[in-house]
Amino acid sequence: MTEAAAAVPARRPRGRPRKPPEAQDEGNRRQELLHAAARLFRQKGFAATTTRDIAAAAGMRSGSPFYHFENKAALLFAVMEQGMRAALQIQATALQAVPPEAAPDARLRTLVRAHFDVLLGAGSDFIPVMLYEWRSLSAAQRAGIARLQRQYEDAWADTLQALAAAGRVQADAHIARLMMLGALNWSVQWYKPKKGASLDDLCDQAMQLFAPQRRPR
Amino acid sequence: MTEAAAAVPARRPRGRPRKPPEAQDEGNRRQELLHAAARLFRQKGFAATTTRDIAAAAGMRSGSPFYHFENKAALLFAVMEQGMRAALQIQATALQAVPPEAAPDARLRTLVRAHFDVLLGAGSDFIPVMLYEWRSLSAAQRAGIARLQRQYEDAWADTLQALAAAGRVQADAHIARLMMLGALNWSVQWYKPKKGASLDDLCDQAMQLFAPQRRPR
DNA sequence: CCTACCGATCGGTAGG
DNA sequence: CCTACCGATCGGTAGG
Repeated sequence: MTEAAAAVPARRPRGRPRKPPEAQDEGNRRQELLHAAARLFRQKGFAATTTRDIAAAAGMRSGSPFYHFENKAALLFAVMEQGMRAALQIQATALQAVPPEAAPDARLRTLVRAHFDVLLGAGSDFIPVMLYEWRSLSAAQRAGIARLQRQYEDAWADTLQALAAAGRVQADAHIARLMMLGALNWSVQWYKPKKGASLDDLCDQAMQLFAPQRRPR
Repeated sequence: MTEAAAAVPARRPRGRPRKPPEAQDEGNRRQELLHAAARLFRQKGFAATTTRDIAAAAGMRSGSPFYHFENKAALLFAVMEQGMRAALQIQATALQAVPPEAAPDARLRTLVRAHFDVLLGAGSDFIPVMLYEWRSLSAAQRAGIARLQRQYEDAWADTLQALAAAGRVQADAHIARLMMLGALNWSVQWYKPKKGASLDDLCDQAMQLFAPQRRPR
């Protein structure tokens, strides 16, 4: 009778399956939650995604996400914030490669190309969630994300002013920015990687539409 | 003891407030539900809107929407379907005014103007719901709405082919359609009526961006 | 179209 | 990060 007491229910197979050690580092579980949340929020929407869905996708039990995030809303905010910070970095890095004295055309092309990376590049669920779930944010959260968005769009404003001043874009610079970003943002609805155009192709097409090369006379 | 038995609880004040008679006609309550649903689905999203919200907005009790619609999903589908049918009618009516032999520029302008009406005109919640809540549809529902969307977009395809063939638009006709519609669709995110540009102004700006007039030499 | 109601689910928490 | 749990809400229904 040393082995076990009959009344004690048999233990389950010794805990849950362990993750490989390199996945257990400090903030990695938080990142796993964020990626799972971004994917699910994009696929099903914020309200239709349960915290249980997210926990399961990250290999946790239902209560565990609340160890990393105060509540579901904080998860949404974190997805958008991380998405915008990555976007700002992609944009800044791209702009470093084009000298400030370059033609505004070249600057626009760089912005368009970077934006396709932001929207459609690897790990591209974060920004689509932001584009889709704005209404699910509280007023305070919106203000926080809007600050980052303004920073991102300011880079466009300068370039479009220059293009408008040069007559390379005939529409009003402000409206042109809204419409160009809209045209690009919409691509998250229809673009399928691996099938058809590359991001470079898309960038070429967008440039031809928005600021076509003047034909040789 | 003819008047009442003491154990019977007092009746409430004789039913709920009645609507004016012209609002009680046959299908009007259904339409009220649809409009309430469209407004709420747009504002809060499908999943975050409860059937109780919709019932209350239409002046009904919580169970009553299910007298008009089989379930919540059917309400969403009906909103989108009605939105697309109205859109097709707006587009067709607009195109009747432009002769088929007109320049493709004129046809494009008509399509753009009609699309702004569809997106931003009176009672404009139905199409934004469609743009935002696609993922909330079942596969069968998607197929039904997609049929109507194809019909709507076919009018664009012809015109853009003609513009591309004439060299008035340099981008590929298919991509141009996606990007133009994206640019316009995005306006539901930022356009505020009564403040700033009219729909005619927007149309002018869009045309200048997508198919600018050639400058006088 | 209302009343009264049900079963299921969900966000979140206490305590370890 | 798990276990065990709670209160609230929600879509939907029976029966009138």
